[in-house]
Amino acid sequence: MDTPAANDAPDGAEPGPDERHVLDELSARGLLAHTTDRAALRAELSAGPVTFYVGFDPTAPSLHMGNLVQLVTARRLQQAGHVPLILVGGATGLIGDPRAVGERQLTGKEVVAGWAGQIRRQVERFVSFDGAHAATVVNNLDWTAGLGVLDFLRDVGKHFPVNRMLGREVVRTRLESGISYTEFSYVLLQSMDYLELFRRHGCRLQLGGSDQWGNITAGAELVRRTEGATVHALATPLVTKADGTKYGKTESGTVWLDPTMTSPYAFHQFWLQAEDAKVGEYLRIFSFRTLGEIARLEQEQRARPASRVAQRALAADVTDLVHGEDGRRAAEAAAAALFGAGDLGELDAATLDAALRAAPHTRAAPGGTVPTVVDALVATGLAESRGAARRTVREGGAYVNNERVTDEEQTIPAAAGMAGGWVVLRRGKRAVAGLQVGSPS
RNA sequence: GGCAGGUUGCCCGAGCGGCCAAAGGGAGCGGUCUGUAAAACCGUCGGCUUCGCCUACGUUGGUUCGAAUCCAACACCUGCCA
Repeated sequence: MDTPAANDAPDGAEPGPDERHVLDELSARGLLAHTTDRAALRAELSAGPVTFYVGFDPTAPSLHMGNLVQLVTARRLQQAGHVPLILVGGATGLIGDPRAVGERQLTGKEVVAGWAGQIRRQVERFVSFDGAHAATVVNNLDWTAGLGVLDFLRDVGKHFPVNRMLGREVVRTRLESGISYTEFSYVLLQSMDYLELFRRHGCRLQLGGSDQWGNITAGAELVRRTEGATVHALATPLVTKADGTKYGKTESGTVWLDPTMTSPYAFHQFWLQAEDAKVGEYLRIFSFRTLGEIARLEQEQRARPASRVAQRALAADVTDLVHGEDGRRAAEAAAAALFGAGDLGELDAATLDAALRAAPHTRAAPGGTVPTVVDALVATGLAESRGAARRTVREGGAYVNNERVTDEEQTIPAAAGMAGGWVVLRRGKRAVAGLQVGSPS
């Protein structure tokens, strides 16, 4: 499997990333939703290393798939010779970026600080901290915690005309439902970050999701007003499914980058299930394969759709990136074991054990009563309630060791256990879980 | 400030004293087809110890044998007038 670092030989006529301008590369990959003055930005990026920043607010203990677009874009820019500043929003996370859906609940300060620490560790794997273009992680709490309200209002607030702020899309939609002064002020804090990073690190480019465009350009504007300098902005697009809705949710919710919140197996499955119509687009955005290689994958996918080569490549690449090679291999092996063409009963104990440990799994009460299929579906999380589990059986969607079960009361005796005492439970076509019956030894 | 209307399940939306766990649509889930894809069609879609019970129709209290449906207060939203 190619790794992003290994830019092996120039095969064919495609220009390597080094020969092509990074903006063209990003554009060809569909990563540019908007930029400020494109020609000026291009010239700066050509002139030498540009220090750029991208920020993440700790609104949860982990980043999610949506943030990955920014992380890979930062990585691409670094690989093109630019210098990343990764900002963790220890301060902005305390305030909350206004959303159309309504006012956020404030999160406790200690909680935000804890999340900020976790996110800091998480972002570290996406950029390099060595060499001439070494990345730096910064926290905006460092320059806001000690800031007095009078200085803030005089030095920052004075540059923000309220009439202009009221014209922003999010604010307009929120004027109906209500918006607190706290959230209304968010843009000032983020703008101040850009100014601060310009002063401290010479940062001249901010990157973010297209929903951040207003905040990003407000920061560029603040730098222009206070420092008289022109700095840039770049927004990545919202990644969508074929029906236009946001990509990044599964049946069980958000796809997180933290392996304890979304297991590497579930993460891999998510990408593997990408739609044919979109898989090429996703590869261009998330994979570090060359565009030529991606084009060939798409072609092969079209020629032999059942092979799912494009989905397999996508899942492998992204899982590799986020969970490392070991996580990727385990996820692939589990997928192969559980969805392979072979007979489950022929799998050896080690393979089956590893596969089911990667998937959701649980153990039947030791020495207790023999569980029914309904019990097992609920215990493994394949069904949300006993009612839902019964319905699944009634609908013909419940399988034990790949055999459809039609009786809600059917029990799963220890004898059903295959190697290692494992029973493979499945709901529908894709949801698989392990149940260990009897003693595992 | 005055007048009128609204607040229903994940979302939209009907219901206007018992036949209401609540029409219809969307999302989700399952089946068929297939490729762990899409579309299409069919089914399903509060919980439970499931021929029954429990919890639910903004909140609280009331009328009634019986309320999502009537009354009162409160909260929030929407029009029209000022």
